This record gives sequence, structure tokens and C-alpha cells, in this order.
Amino acid sequence: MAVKKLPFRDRQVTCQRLIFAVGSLLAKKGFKGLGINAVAREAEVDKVLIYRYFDGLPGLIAAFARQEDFWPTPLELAGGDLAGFSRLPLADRLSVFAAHFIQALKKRPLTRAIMAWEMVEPNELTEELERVREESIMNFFQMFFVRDAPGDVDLQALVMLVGAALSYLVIRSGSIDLYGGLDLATDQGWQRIEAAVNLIIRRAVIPE
Amino acid sequence: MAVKKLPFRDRQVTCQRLIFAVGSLLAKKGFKGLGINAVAREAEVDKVLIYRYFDGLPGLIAAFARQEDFWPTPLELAGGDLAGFSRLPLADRLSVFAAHFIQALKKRPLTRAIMAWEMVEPNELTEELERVREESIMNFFQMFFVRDAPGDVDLQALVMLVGAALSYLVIRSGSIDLYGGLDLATDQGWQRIEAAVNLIIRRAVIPE
DNA sequence: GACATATGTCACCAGTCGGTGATATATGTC
DNA sequence: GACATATATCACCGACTGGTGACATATGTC
Repeated sequence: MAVKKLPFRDRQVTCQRLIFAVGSLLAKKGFKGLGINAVAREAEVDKVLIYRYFDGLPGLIAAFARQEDFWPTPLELAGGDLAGFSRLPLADRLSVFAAHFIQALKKRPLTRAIMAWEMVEPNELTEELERVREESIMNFFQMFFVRDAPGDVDLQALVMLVGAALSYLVIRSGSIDLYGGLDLATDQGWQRIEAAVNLIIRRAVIPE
Repeated sequence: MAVKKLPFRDRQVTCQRLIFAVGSLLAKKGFKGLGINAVAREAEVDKVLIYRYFDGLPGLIAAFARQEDFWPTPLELAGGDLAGFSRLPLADRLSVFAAHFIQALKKRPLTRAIMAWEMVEPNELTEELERVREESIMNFFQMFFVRDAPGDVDLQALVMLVGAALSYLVIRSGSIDLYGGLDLATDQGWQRIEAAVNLIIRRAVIPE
């Protein structure tokens, strides 16, 4: 007789298995596969426990998002040195930010998946993630960019446009290799993109 | 006895109903609801006819995409006057392109939906739409921008970055109103975005 | 040991999914 | 009228979905 499951009877462990299962399932199948049954199967845990411990799938996913570092920290976006970052000239600060933003997204497949999800299926969960992220973005901007405010440049719009473009390209790179002739699959391609971003930044904030 | 369906026995009409149903279902429910059964229900047509006439749902969706003007034409992106557009200075041409690109996407909810779809569920169908679009984009670029090629600016990367940013923002505007402090819900917000794009363009292609 | 509780298993529900084969009905051709 | 064909309907399949209630078993407390 096969021992189907190991009833550890340890709630913590079970919860961890479930949370982990969300991540691995998300990575494997995307959202299509993200259902109560599938998650329970993946975790080798009875689905009823998802209701018990997380009050349903949204609660579980929320727990997952809370525990993952699914969104880059300001420290990470600043390149690991907030003070040094803060001392850089505006253009350099923007360049550093752009470069680390790319890196941060590239190394977070699950974050990319969730970002893509948000674009397609607005629901109470994605809205929550959304809110947190919007707040985080705005904080970072307020903290490091708003003070410069060159009178003739809408710095906020500039930053967000760059962020939007990079978000789009990184997300797309998950499913295609070529966008408008830009190679999203190789480091060279991304260097080219980064160079273009830097050029935009330099030219746009000339007056500093 | 209720007359459940009107068996017109007119293949063309039936096909039209199915194609239309794809659009209206896509608009109503997004992709989640886009299944064989749902489409058939929406069209009040037996699902088996989808297999008969379109060889399955992908075929039907392909037919839908083919018949919709789901992607803006070069003429539209050029503002209705190809010759005049072609005669504009580079910076103006880019600005006109950006403005009409925004308009073209804003007035095509289904295109936005499909673009969002492509970001989430790469499959044989989206790949096909993808291919067509990539081709279209590159043609437009080759036709109207490549000739200028300022030596110090990666014009292609610049154009595609702007396109990526605008695509991202327009798609997001379907589900959120605020992105990084930018208002995606009002015309004023979009004017601000457009202004920022124009600034980027002007500054980037100064040398012309 | 008795008991309550926490933890986990199982069976079942109604509904939907994509898909198929058999059948009915209208249309066109001879 | 006879017949083939195009068109549409229907019934069913196995599989999966989210969800719930009943049950089993281990753990901790008294």
C-alpha cells in the first residue's frame, strides 16, 4: 500500500508547501493553471486546507506575494548604496535606476508573471498588489527624484515612461524574442535598450 | 413551443454571428470567458459549427482578427496623409506617430485586449498575430524613419521604447487609473504623457 | 483515560470544459 | 419525386473546476 501523503500535522509546514506550490505552479504554467485544485495537487495537500488556512485561493496568493520579495526594494533599485545613489547627478541617478530596474525584473520571473497577470485580469487580489506597488514606486520617486524637478522637464512623466517601456519589454521578453527589431533574448539586445534609455535620459535632463 | 433558434441555414450569417460573438465576449469577459462553449452560447449557435467552419476556436479567433481592423494601418499612424507625413521633420514625424499611436490604441479595446493576452498566454494563435504585428511595425519604421538615421542616435531603439511605453500605459489604462502618479483615465493625463513623449523626442533628435 | 481541538482525508456536488458521433432538417440537383 | 449535400441540433463523453460536508486521526489538556 502506497503511503499517499505524509500527514505531518504541522500547519506551518503545510502552509509553506502551499505557498511554495503557488510559486512553482505560477512558474510552470502561468495563471491558467492557478486554481484551487491545481495548487492543492502541486502541494500534495488537500484543497480543503487552502480554505481552512487561507480562506481561499486569493488569501493563499496574497500570502505568497507577501512572503516573496516580489517587488524590488528601493535599496536594490539604487544599486545597494542609498547614500551614494542620492549623491549622484540626476542623469546618473536615472541611469542607475533604469539599469537596476531591468535587472530586478529580469531576475524575478514570478514578478513578471504577476505584472502580466495584472494587465489581463484585474481582480481584488491584483488590485491589492497594484496598490502596494504604486505606493512603492511613488515613494522611490519622491525620495530620490522629486527634489531636482527641472522646471522645463516633467521628470515624473519621464521616469514613469521609462519605467513603463522597460516593464513592457521585460514582460514581453518572457514570450517573444523580438520586439520591433529589438532583441529581447540576449544581453547585447538589452545593452542596446539600456543605451537608448541612457541617451533619452542624458538628452532630456541636459539642463540639470 | 418556443422557437429556440432560427435555423437560417446560411453559413455566412452563422459565421458572422460567431465572429461577432468572439468580439463581444472578449469585450465582456476578457479571455477567461473565451472558450468554445461560451462563444457558441454567445452566438446562439451550436459549438460543433465552430469546428466545422473554423476548424476549432483558434481558427475562429484568427478569422475574427483578420476581419477586425485590430491593428492600426500605416495611414492611420501617419495621420491620414502619408506624403505629408513623410515630408515632416523627423521630430515632428515622431510626435505625430506617437499621438496617433495612442489614439489608435485607445479606440481599439479589442486590440488592447489581444495585446494584453499576448503578454500572458503565448500560444500558436497569439504568435501568429504577433508575427503580423511585428512585420507591420517594422514596415512602418523602415518606411518612414530608417532613412534619417542620425549617427549618434539609435532611432529604432528610441521609437520602439516609446512604442513600448505607450503600449504599456494604454493597456494598463484598461484596468487602472493611476500609474506612478500619471493619470491614465483623463485626457489631461494623456496630454501630459504626450507632452513628455514629445519632449523626449525633441531632445533626443536635436541634431536632426 | 476522557475529551476537545487541530489537522488531514475523502466523497460528493453541480457546473463547465473541449470534443465527437449520430441524427434531423432544409436546400439544391438531377 | 429521389437523392446527395449542406446546415444545424442534440446527446453524450471523460475530465476538470470550485466548493462543502462528513469523517478519520493525531495532539494537547484536563
